Amino acid sequence: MEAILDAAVRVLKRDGVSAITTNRIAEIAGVSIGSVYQYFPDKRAIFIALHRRHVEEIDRRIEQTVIAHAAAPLEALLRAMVEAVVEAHSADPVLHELLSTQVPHRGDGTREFAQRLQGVFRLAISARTNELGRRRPERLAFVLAHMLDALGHGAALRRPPELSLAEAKQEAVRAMLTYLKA
Amino acid sequence: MEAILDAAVRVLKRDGVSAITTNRIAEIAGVSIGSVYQYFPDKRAIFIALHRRHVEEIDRRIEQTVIAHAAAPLEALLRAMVEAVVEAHSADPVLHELLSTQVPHRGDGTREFAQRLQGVFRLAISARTNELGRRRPERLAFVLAHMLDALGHGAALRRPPELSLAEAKQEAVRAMLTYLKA
Amino acid sequence: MEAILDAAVRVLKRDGVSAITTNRIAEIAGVSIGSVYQYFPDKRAIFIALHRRHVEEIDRRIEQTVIAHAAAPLEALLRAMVEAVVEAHSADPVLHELLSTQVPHRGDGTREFAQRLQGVFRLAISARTNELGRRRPERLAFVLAHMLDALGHGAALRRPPELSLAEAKQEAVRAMLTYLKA
Amino acid sequence: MEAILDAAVRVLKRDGVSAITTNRIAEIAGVSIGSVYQYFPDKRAIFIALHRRHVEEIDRRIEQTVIAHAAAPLEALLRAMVEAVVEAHSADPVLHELLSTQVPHRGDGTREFAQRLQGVFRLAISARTNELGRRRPERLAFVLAHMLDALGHGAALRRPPELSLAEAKQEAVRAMLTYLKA
DNA sequence: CATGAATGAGTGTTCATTCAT
DNA sequence: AATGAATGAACACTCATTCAT
Repeated sequence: MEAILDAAVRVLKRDGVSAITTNRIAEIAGVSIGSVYQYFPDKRAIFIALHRRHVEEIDRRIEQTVIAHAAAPLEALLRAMVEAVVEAHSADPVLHELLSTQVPHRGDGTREFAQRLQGVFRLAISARTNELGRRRPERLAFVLAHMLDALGHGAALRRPPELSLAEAKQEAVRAMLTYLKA
Repeated sequence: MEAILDAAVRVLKRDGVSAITTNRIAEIAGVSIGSVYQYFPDKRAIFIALHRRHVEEIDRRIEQTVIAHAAAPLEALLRAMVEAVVEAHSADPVLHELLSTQVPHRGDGTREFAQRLQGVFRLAISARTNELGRRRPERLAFVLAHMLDALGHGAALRRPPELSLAEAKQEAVRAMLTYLKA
Repeated sequence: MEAILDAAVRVLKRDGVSAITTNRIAEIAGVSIGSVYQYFPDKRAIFIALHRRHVEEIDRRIEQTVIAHAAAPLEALLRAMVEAVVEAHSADPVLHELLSTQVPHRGDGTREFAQRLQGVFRLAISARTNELGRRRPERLAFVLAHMLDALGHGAALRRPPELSLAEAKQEAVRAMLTYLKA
Repeated sequence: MEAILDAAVRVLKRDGVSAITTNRIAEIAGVSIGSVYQYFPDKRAIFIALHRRHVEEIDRRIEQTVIAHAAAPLEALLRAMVEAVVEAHSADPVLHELLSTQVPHRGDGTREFAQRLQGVFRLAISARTNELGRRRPERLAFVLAHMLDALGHGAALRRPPELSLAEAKQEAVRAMLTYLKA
């Protein structure tokens, strides 16, 4: 099963979306087409599994980061989360791009990253009521989640040439902190 | 040509991506399949044109907003831009979603929205040096562009149930202003 | 594979070249169109295989004739070869005509019949040096191959009404013998 | 009309048979597709005209040769006819090959060259009864026509490397004369 | 006469899926 | 469980032909 998904990724990266045929995936995976259908009911299921695997990998990193910084000051947490998001997008930017722009998704149960991040932030914020006061947490989470998603993604992949990666990350943290402290 | 693109949109919204066949587009557009191929070399070209049209429509709105507020105070400009982005995403959220998640793109010359926004912001910032000081404009533009993209998109489509649209927009403006004034 | 080629021939003879569509071939062959493409990469490949099969069949007859008359006097050999060529053209004149005038070929590795015959004759001549003398064998082969091809083909298909098949064959042999003995 | 046929030839030679579309012919000819249909009822008609033009050109040469040598000795006539056939095949061997192997024909009223040649030879033979005696002219014509066709064509295009063009032509004449004098 | 946009039947080909072995 | 030959619906695309201008 893992081999099949890996094969799908390999085909995707080597030859593009239009080359992903079930037969080709089977061939690259080194199994028969029949075996592919033993594990996946149809082609969509392969795409969904591909997305889910990718999403779970990223979510795991984020959760670990939050847990690791449960007791840390806010700035450290945010810095770590920016780091995590940038890494996630840097790790395999090509795959990430292809997966989100080329491979039909939605319809898998996966909400978008920014949406999932909001939940994470609500928990992190609730745990820091004394530091942040009793402002509406869903509002903070909404803004922070979107800032983190966009700035992390942007720092990794959409920086202007004059901006170094370190500067972009630093600026992302600064912007989020400024917002929180206002 | 416009009729063909409209037909493609109609098919896309009515029956989903997998229903967009060149023959079906022609049928809905009320032209023969031959005529479709007189104007578009192949199916991909239809998708690219669809994207380009959509992107140009959004860019036009943004530009008009910036021009209309060229002399206005920063807060008014930001408020108007948030409004424009939210509207763009609200106008036809289904089409927008489908276009960016279902229809294979890239390979048209279109950079992502956040990237195009950075350019717009650099101009707007350069024109307000006296108000903003001489801080590095590409850095400000980088952050603002990503905030606007993410928060605008989020306000329209990813709000938590406790947050009204007006509140989300207001908060987006506030966050951007806070960042700028820090 | 053989069934597919047979079907192609059947379609060709029944309905003419323009009726040979891959789907029709599959239908007549009693296999699915998918199976046709499992064995032939594209339509041209079917034509090429058709030609090759036809050519090989004829070449086999010629070779057998030569072998069978390896020790026979020249006249007997020539008589047998005329017979073989006439038969080849008479056996299925329609198919032969269609194959060479209607079905695009060349590009398969097949040289023309007259060219292949030259090789055969060179061998047959080399084996009869004592009977024929040491005249340049490639010159004899050149003339004989072309005479055999043309007169055999002509006897089968282009006889004037006053000339019986037997007479035409007899005259062909006579002409070739006369040339050889001059 | 001539321009259209020329364009067809140009397309044929440049891009092969499968590239000959009526629209392309019109484009290369510099006329509109409508005009093509003003002069030719359909595509087949273009092919037929192409063949007819080619055939008439060759037939004209043969006739001129026969007329020019009406009073000449047999050997001179045969030598001149071999020359004419070789020239016809050498002039534009590519076009000739394509026309006879790639472009569907038959169904135009044109009989094959060897068949048309038989008629020519019958006349030439009848005019030389005193030289040739009263042998059955259709039999002589049958053999000579096929020899001329095959050896002329072969001398131009299917010579073995050891045989020069001059030798091949000389041998063709010799073979025909030998046959006639036997 | 000329034009060329429009037509649409028909073609080659693909590829997700099945199922007997 | 694994195989892979076979399937055939469905698709993108072509191109001979028409006809209003």
